[in-house]
Amino acid sequence: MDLITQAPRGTEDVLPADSYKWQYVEQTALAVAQDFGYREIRTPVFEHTPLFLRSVGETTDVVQKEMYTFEDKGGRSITLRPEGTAGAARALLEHGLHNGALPLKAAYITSCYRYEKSQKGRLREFHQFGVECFGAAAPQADAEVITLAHTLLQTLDVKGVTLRINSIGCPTCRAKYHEALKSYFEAQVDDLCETCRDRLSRNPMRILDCKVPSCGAIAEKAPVMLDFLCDDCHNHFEAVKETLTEAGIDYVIDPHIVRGLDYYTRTVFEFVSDEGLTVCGGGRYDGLIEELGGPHLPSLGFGLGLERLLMIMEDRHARFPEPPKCELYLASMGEKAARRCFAIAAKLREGGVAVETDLVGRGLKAQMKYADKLGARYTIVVGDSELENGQAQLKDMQTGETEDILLDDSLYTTLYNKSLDRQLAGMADLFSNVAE
RNA sequence: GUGGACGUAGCUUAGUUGGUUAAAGCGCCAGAUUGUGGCUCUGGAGACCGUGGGUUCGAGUCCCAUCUUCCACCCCA
Repeated sequence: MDLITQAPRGTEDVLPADSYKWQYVEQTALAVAQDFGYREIRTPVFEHTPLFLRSVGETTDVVQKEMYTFEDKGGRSITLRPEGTAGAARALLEHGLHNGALPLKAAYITSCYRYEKSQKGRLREFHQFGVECFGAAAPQADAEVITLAHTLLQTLDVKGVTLRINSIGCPTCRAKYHEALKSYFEAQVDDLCETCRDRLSRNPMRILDCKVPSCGAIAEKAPVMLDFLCDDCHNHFEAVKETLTEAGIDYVIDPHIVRGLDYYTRTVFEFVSDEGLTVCGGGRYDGLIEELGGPHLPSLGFGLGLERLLMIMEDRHARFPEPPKCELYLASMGEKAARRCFAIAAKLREGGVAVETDLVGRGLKAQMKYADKLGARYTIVVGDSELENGQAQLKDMQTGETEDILLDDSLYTTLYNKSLDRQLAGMADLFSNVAE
């Protein structure tokens, strides 16, 4: 395989046979967001590099080793967005949206880029559904954002995913915690693994996450951030938990959740699959807008990985809607009939019927086979006799039954009534399911 | 970025200790007499055996490099 016929590492194609699943998930996500009052925002795939340096944080892995950064022809440093929040925050400031009604609630579906060694569920180009709530300091906002993600997962019937929440406090209480944590680990630095010794100076909270058993044992007894929260942060977290509990949303407190982006404050959360994959991650970022030169604007949001979501949905055989199918296939015999079919198809499509007809000059039998492969619900054969008397047979491809129909304007009505019948039958099924 | 595994037709695989024109199933295309799919039968197309080097009289089978995918780590969506 050469460069021309091989997609770059860490990228994926969504093929026609699968795209309906993406459409389903994306449409559902935006619809749920809309129910919560989050309206879609679209921002560029690339931004000025300094935006990410400032927001994501210069010491983070994302910035230090994962960004797709290049110089454009005008000598500007440009970066493909590694996440969605920075762009949304930038757009908010650029357009002065924070001067309008607050909170400002936005949702997006975007591609993101991170130069990593790819694996399953870890791509260099991946897609996120994300949500941002700007200008809402109250714990209800935290609860709402979490609930939104939860509702989406429920709506999509995704099982085996656990909500884990934590609070990493504000800069003030976090500084105190860091000190305590550092002195705790420094006391037993010799027993830590090599990477953890590195982390000690860079980001001691990461040691809590280490999977090396010896480190895990030490981390287990380490001081917990939650014990160091200042009164405000503590009360905020308590209120978030109470709100979630009252709303009936299950969660687990996980003091080890440490997000990889610098801007997070207070509430952080993740939805983790039973396999240990983070499907959705987010939290509060009260200082970000200020950091970017704006006013103090407490805000929060999350990013939800679409590839990962689809992956676990497929692993769990989640229900997807039926893939779109051909309603009617018009099989033709002869050039004259082919042109007639083309015209009939065009007319029916105006009414919203999914119609297909031969494009390759196949014989009748081959056309019928093709119609079968398409999953066409009905077929009509148009040959010389049909052209002459305007009559034809409508064949139901599932039952094989045929009925006489007219090849005129009544055809649309005939099909319309049929699809209506089917819809009613489908609804009857729905109700019978409910009854069970 | 570190360590490891894999790579044969669109898909799933077989290919003996390196030896003549690389197999099969599914899928695809076309036929099985006169205008009709799903079953069956027949035939056909389709593989530079991931790519590039090397060893050898001779490599899909051995060696090196490289690319992709997958696993663990790192990290995260």
